[in-house]
Amino acid sequence: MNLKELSKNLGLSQTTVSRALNGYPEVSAATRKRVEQAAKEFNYHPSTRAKGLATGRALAIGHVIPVSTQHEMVNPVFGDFIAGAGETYSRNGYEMILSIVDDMNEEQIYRGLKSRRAVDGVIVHGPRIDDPRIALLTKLGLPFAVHGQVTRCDTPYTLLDVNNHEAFEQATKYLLDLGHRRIALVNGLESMDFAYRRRSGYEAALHACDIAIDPALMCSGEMTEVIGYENAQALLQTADAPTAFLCSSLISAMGVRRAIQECGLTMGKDVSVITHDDVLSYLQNGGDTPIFTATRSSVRTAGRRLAEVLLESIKNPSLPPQRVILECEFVVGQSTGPAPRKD
Amino acid sequence: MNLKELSKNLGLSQTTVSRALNGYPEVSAATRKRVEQAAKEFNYHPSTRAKGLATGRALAIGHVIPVSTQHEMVNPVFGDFIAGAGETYSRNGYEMILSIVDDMNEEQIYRGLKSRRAVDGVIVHGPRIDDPRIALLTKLGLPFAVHGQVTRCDTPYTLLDVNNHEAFEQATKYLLDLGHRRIALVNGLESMDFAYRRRSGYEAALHACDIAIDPALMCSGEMTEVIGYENAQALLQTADAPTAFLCSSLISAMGVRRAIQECGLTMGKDVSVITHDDVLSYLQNGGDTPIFTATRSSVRTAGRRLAEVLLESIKNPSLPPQRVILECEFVVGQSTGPAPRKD
DNA sequence: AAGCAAATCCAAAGCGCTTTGGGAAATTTG
DNA sequence: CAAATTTCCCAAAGCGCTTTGGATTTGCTT
Repeated sequence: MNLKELSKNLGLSQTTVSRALNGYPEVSAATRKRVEQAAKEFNYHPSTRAKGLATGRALAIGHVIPVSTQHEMVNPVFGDFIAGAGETYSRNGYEMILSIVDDMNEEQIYRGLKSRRAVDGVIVHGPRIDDPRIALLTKLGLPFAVHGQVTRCDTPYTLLDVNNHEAFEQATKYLLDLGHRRIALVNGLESMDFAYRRRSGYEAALHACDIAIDPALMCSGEMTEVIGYENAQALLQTADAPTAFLCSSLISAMGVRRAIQECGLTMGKDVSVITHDDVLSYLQNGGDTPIFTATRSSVRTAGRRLAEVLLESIKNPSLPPQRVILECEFVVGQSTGPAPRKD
Repeated sequence: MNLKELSKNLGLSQTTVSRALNGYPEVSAATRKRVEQAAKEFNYHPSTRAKGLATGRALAIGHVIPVSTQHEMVNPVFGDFIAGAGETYSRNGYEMILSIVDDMNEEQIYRGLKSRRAVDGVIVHGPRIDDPRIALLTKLGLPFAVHGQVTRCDTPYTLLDVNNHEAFEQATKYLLDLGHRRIALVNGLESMDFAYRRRSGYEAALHACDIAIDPALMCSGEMTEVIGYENAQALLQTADAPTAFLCSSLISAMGVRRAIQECGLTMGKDVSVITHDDVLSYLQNGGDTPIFTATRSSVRTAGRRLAEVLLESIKNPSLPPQRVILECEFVVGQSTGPAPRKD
């Protein structure tokens, strides 16, 4: 069923039917109702492609997911983020188109999306330090919104981020207040902006307490269970082992916990652990009471909100770039306790 | 830059330029080269929407991701599957469009995709027992391919699945051969087809050894770490506790491992664990040597293959429905050992 | 050199929608 | 009651591409 057939069926012109369906005022209430009824009855939906051609808008948002060539790693956060953004899109009649891309061909992809006029805007995932995409997209004139921030980037751009610095500063302080002095940081890849900010929060807290920063206590890498485990195990076997760990993800925290247990230690007593918790649907931090003390911020909510912000800025292009910073909730679980006394 | 401008630039007709770019034979090799050069130079890409309108094909595949309303759960497997499928699409000039949908509005979404002519086909995720989507999609005449199988469904359809029955039968047999007699099954939601098949494999192996099936040893639910933990903990505290666990996912297996450790037992010695491993990029089963004994099958490869199969069947609609069954690799890790002797 | 097929290219129609620029009918106004 | 609005609807153009049905040129034959 297309417009032509539908309008023939109704004995109206395509113009009128189109207008009735799109809420234009030049149509009487009676005919509008009649048209809407018929559209529902025949299950008529305008062809996205034709509509896009005619209006010049794609009614679609692109998500370009970088998959690092070396690690073949898909960010585990991605599923939930997409789910959140998807909610926003379907509420607003937008479609989400996804491009999986190894980081070599990124620029190609963005240029393609632009010149094929496939999308009205894009969401930038996994911003890195000095990320070249901001400059590229502004140059292309393709509206975009970033999930995260780009460290050294002077031109303003629309973004949504968790306050990573603040969260990790607060977490570190909490551990310091409990008497911990040797606090390890199990961070994400240092090329990622969020990891950079978390480290700076961690360092700021130590600094404020006049505690020297020990590079041996900081590690960074993909946030997997195994890597968390290996790092923690290595650290726990050193002479001056840390009494607390600060993790960038629940998954690595689980690895850390395993290392602690295997050393015959008890988490929350001998060794404390705080982790960032993205509230992934398949990775809850315990049931009613949280297991890990955590800095919590739902990545799904982030997806929903960021999509809203992007849609808004597309609808209203004169709007200045938006900056949404979400504060984490600090939840105390069973994984932290006072630093053990040295005997 | 559009076709008109490009052809004016070249002093050729739109026809010729279009044909040159699309590999039609009615163009001399010389002009083709010239056209291709110019297209590259001006970074010309045909508008997807216009092309779609003209050809009647969308050059896009839809992925409809069900997010259960009660659990708000995004299948953790999904990210990697999508990454695999995405590789295939970009190699073939297709786009992937994603719809996140709570299971109430599923039918609406599929009908919409069809009548808006937004996609050339869809991938069906998370098939359930007696899933109504097969019937719906065949009725709609929308090409589709299923990731998994639908238990009672007589009409043939294109699918790709892991041989779940075989894998879990083999795993159970392996445990039986090690002398285990009380084997617990920590399964996914029983409404999912894969969970059903895994249980049937488990039961078949027990049956073959004349071991009665004890419902108390079987649990099913979302495959989270916490649920795995809770189930295992409860089971380990019973009088006649299992000596082995069979898990449907690495995540629940990690929960099971935690329960084992907390009971002061050693995995691989006191209690054995086998899990299915989807080879998710952020959830490796150990480093060089696997931690868990596992039935292994990469979900990313599954995504790549299934997308290929779907594209093939779209290109060649007369093809009969394809059935691709992937066999799991059985890898022996450190989580299994002979059943402990009763003292 | 005339004749014919093959090789190249082009003009124009059409895909399904929106939107401009009117026109006819209904309503209000003086 | 004629004139001026307002209301409601329509024909046709246009979005950027593909594809049909020629037209023209070139290369071979005889």
